[in-house]
Amino acid sequence: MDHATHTHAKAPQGKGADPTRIERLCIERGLKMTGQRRLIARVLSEAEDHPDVEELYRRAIALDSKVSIATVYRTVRLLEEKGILERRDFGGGRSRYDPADRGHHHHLIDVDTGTVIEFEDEEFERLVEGIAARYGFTLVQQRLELFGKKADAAPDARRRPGPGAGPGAKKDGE
Amino acid sequence: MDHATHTHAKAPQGKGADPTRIERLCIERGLKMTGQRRLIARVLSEAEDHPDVEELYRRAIALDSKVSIATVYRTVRLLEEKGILERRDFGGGRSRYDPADRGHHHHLIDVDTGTVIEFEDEEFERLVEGIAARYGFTLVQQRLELFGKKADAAPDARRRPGPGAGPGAKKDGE
DNA sequence: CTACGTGCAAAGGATTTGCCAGGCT
DNA sequence: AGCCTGGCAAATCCTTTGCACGTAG
Repeated sequence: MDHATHTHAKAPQGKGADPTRIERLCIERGLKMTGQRRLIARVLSEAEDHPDVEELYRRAIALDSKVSIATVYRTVRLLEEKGILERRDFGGGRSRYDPADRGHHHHLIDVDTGTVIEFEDEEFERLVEGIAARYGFTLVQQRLELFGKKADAAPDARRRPGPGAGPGAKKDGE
Repeated sequence: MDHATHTHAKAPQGKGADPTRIERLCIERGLKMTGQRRLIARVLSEAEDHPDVEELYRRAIALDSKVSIATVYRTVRLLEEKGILERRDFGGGRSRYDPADRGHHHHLIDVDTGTVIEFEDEEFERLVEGIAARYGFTLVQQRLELFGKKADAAPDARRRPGPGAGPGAKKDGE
């Protein structure tokens, strides 16, 4: 778990107080850092879940209402191209974003509650490397998503997707 | 390329010829089998790949031009809900479909060519069961996608050393 | 100062749905 | 004959984009 960045520089200088992990990465990649990008970078750095664009937008305007959803889309796309963010799809029509610097992990989604559990597994890593090698491939990326339900609690919650996208975890319980 | 049906060349695909796997499943699930559903079932049964709705539609009208894309969407969604089809997302904005009765398999996508290789792996199955159990879950569904490139045949001459690090080669779906 | 970022709204692509006609059991 | 399906097009949902202006470097 990464705790808050305890950089001593806390001078209340408007906004550019302590550069977040994401912001630092942006600068490294030579991105022009504007107020809204800094804001979005901060939201992303503080996110511990996998927010979609709408959610990012909501969190951003909560801090500073001078961002448009279009900018969030643009920024998120830019960061993805720069390898700073990873776009995920848990099957809900909307893309979810995951800071790439958080390390490799996979997801276990509770189909009843929509909760997303992150996990890592060395054995799995070795296994897939082996599978790829078996076909003469070198892995560039991998995606593992497990959808399950709590072994004990099995209240059949019939959730109708309704007008929208298919079934999927819409909330990232947090 | 698809070849002409050499079985009953006389009967213009009336119905009741040879019920396809998918059609049989539909009947088992108590679905009303209409002409277009039978048609779509046939297309799906014959598909060896992972077509998207548009592709299914194309193949369907090639056999019988009396289907609308809306029906394909509806049918495909219905079959997914009945567990006859599995919806996949290889990242291209469109959903791809996979008959669930083909057995459990995963995908290895060649990021250079877009080729999709299917594979199964018992060890993997055991491993994920274990991971789920570790968190007290029973697996309902799982998704494993490997993206890689050929280890040998990859004389990629387009080395693009960008600012900072990261390949950034974003060759998304087809 | 110049190139690039941003806002707004309209465009766009994929998928869904209302309504009425028609087919399957 | 009834209920459900299928067509068509309008409606949604998510995401992208054109244009005019503000700002980082």
